[in-house]
Amino acid sequence: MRLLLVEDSDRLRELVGETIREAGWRLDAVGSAGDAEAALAGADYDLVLLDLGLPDGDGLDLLRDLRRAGKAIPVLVLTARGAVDERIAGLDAGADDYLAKPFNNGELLARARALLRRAPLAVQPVIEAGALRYDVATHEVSCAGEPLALAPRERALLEVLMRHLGRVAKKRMLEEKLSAFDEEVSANAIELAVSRLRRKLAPFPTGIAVETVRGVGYLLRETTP
Amino acid sequence: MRLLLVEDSDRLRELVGETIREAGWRLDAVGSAGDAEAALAGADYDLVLLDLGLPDGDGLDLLRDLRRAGKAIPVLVLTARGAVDERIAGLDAGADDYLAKPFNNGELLARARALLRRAPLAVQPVIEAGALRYDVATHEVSCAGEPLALAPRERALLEVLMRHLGRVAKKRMLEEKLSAFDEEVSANAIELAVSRLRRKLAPFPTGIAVETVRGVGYLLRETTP
DNA sequence: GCCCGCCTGTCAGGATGCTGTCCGCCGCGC
DNA sequence: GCGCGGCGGACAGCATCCTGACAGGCGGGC
Repeated sequence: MRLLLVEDSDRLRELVGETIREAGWRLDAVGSAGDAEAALAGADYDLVLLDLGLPDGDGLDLLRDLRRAGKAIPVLVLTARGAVDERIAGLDAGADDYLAKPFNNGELLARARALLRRAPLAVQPVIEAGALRYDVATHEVSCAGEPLALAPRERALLEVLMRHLGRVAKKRMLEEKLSAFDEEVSANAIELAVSRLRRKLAPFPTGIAVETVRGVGYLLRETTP
Repeated sequence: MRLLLVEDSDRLRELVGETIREAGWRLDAVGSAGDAEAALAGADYDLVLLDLGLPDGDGLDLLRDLRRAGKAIPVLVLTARGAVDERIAGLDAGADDYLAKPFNNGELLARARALLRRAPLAVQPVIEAGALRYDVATHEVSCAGEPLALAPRERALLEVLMRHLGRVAKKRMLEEKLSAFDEEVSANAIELAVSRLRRKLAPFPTGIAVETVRGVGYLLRETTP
């Protein structure tokens, strides 16, 4: 964990810095908005502790610029401006938390911990094959970043095939996976779905091919040389 | 956005509930830990507002159980226990923020916004898509500077779609986000909201389109070449 | 309280597009 | 060459989606 402290008062910088370091985190401390920008550009921080009154600009502007640039890094504002509307303004400028001075060191650490444990956002499961990507959560299929419009049947078929990448998916098994309890699906329906899927995939540089294994089933194979 | 309020005092539940609903979010409110667990098991919430003193157990235990079960849902603790060590205990139990009663409604909303925008890829207090701008704080929608009058339903739908810009928003998910306990929303209600939203957006050069993904949901896509 | 507006749901008709059946053709393997 | 499995066009049934019409609910103004 690497933190950045932006605070213009030397004394406070030292005090807060010590608290943070004692907590076992690595800390860089700067005293101006300019230095803060330079530091943020130069390294990956997990959390920023931001004072608002800086000698060369307002901390809120720094924060807004950060967010406007799309940086999602957690920011904990640490300031003497404790009035309710100041707190609201800080949060709406993009702060994740807002702590008014004077604050308790233990609470500062607890709030920092709360922000830090949020950091790693869960990755959603994605199946890949060639240039194809299948997002299990949203059922989206894309090829080289390009979204691919498939009918539900075709999508379901492709999912099964991708899960069997390089192995043969037996026809009987496909029939089972693609049908619900009641509906019996003829073998031809599978063939048809394969046919339609191939046609939809054809225009894209997928790097894969749906091969037929006569009498058995289908096989998704990567064709990259 | 769908929130869950856990608060045993009828009066406070009503007061806070009103504040939240006025802010344009869907809210379910329960008065006990048991009901809270049931609600959490039954629906996907974007944020939980949690009071600690509950008739059938301590809120902190509920929170710990939640985290132990691996649920990462944001939790804002809302309580009369305002001492520093109580705040630290709350945060370390897994709370993302901790607000002591009595609190200011505006600050509650601002902190809720700060937590909500941490949800899927919302870094900024203002969401943009094409020429559309959505101000999370004020819930105002504008297109190329022109304010756009939307009904609450349409607005909420647009917000979800904008948060999923370029990805498919599943119908099931939309139904859930746009409904609360009491009102079960039929699939048609979503279609209707989409229809009305499209019509309202049509006269504007939004640079985006609400596309239908048959059998799955809807997709907001930027149409600029 | 009453009227009137907006919001948001249900219902139903029509439009759209998915998916299966039928069937003739093709190509592989014998 | 022949038979069989696979392929895919044509078509029809059906699920899904769209949208107009209408009604109930809620709140504001008088």
